[in-house]
Amino acid sequence: MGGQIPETKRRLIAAALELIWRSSYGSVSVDDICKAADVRKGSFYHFFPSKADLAVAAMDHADKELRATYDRIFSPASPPLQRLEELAAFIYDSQKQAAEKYGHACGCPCASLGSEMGAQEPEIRAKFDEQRRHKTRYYQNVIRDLVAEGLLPAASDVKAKADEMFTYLMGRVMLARIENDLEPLRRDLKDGIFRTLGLSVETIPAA
Amino acid sequence: MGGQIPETKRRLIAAALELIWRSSYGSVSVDDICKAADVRKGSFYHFFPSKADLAVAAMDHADKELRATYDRIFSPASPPLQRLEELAAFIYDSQKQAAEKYGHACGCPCASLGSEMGAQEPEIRAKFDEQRRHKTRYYQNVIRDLVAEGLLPAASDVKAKADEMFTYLMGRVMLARIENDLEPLRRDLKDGIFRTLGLSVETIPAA
DNA sequence: AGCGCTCTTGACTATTTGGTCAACAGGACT
DNA sequence: AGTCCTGTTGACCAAATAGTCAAGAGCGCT
Repeated sequence: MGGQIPETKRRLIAAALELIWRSSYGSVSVDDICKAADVRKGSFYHFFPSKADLAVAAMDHADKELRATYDRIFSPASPPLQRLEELAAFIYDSQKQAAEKYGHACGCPCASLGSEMGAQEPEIRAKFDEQRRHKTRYYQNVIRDLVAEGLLPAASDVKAKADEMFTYLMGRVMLARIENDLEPLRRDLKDGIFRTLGLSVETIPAA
Repeated sequence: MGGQIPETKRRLIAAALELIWRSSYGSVSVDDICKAADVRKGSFYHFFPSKADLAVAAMDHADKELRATYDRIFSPASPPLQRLEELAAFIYDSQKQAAEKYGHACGCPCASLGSEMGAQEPEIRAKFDEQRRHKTRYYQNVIRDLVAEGLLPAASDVKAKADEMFTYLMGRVMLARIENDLEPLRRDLKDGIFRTLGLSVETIPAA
């Protein structure tokens, strides 16, 4: 094991993700990242042509790490409503963990990076877009199952609903970071997803 | 006229807002701002104790500039549904203007600043929060009128609905910046507001 | 042994960074 | 005339910035 990615590179990616997630791309220097990863600067530029490239690699890493969790949450074995509830719970939990670790709400690192640097670094925008497509595939899948169960009308525009759900989640999480407040996340996220999809809340039995 | 704010200070604020809106706080240096405003650095630090303070002043300026427009959009003389439509149209238009001016979608400068620097500069977070409270007052007002017209149930939680509306709008606009795509804004913003408030779209006559 | 490869190192650089400061300009008020 | 006061200037600084490079370490292959 160990894989084909060298330890040093791995540490750089992990450190970059942590530091950027906690503060921001602009406030974290290459030296900061090297120090946190205990790597000398020459090694940094051996693996990454630039700071922006490391940021892209960090986004990629964050996404891949989430993949197993998403597969579990969106397991076709669970009833679709439960999948949504689990998604909401997972988002809140991971935000809470980050907030405890770093001292404040951190939002979504990829969205923050996208907002801060997407205009100046097209690869960052492209990576964000890739992840959006990736995540909305999970959402489309669960929405189709909701339609199959009769919880959503057969005429539903699955893709549009999935996009709306993504937008809603990103907005909520982003705002949680800006306002440093996870409470709305805990309180409203599940209902917000339901409302966004057009599931009437009364339909839903208390979980 | 001329007011008590000196020209130089005004130019610094305007330049900072433009540059930060276009790119980001971290990518814009004090020198950049001074150059754009044609002001020497000593003057900068005569008016602002730090770069972050100028950012706060810029947020404040952006908000105050919007005030007249909001007063017009939310005029109690217009039917409440029309106010919402006008808000959606205004948001799209101003985003489009910015996109044409700067070459890409720019989102909300205060939200971007809040996300990027809120954690490290508490005054930035505080200013964002002030503006959130400010804007949601407009939203609460129109929601109350919707209730009065029977378009929303009398039991509606006005404050919660206003907050949800703010969250929705911020999320949409932010995502437009990240993805550099105003089309979802143009296409879905009005309906999204309606859905977020719980106004069934069928209720609404085509405008 | 010798070659080639990936990885590592630390010293280096040129520029930029946010921020300071002493000096000064010019009007207003006495 | 002198003295505030606000605003302006450009020179200055120490630190940080992203990025470079030549030299070598270690390993696997032949």
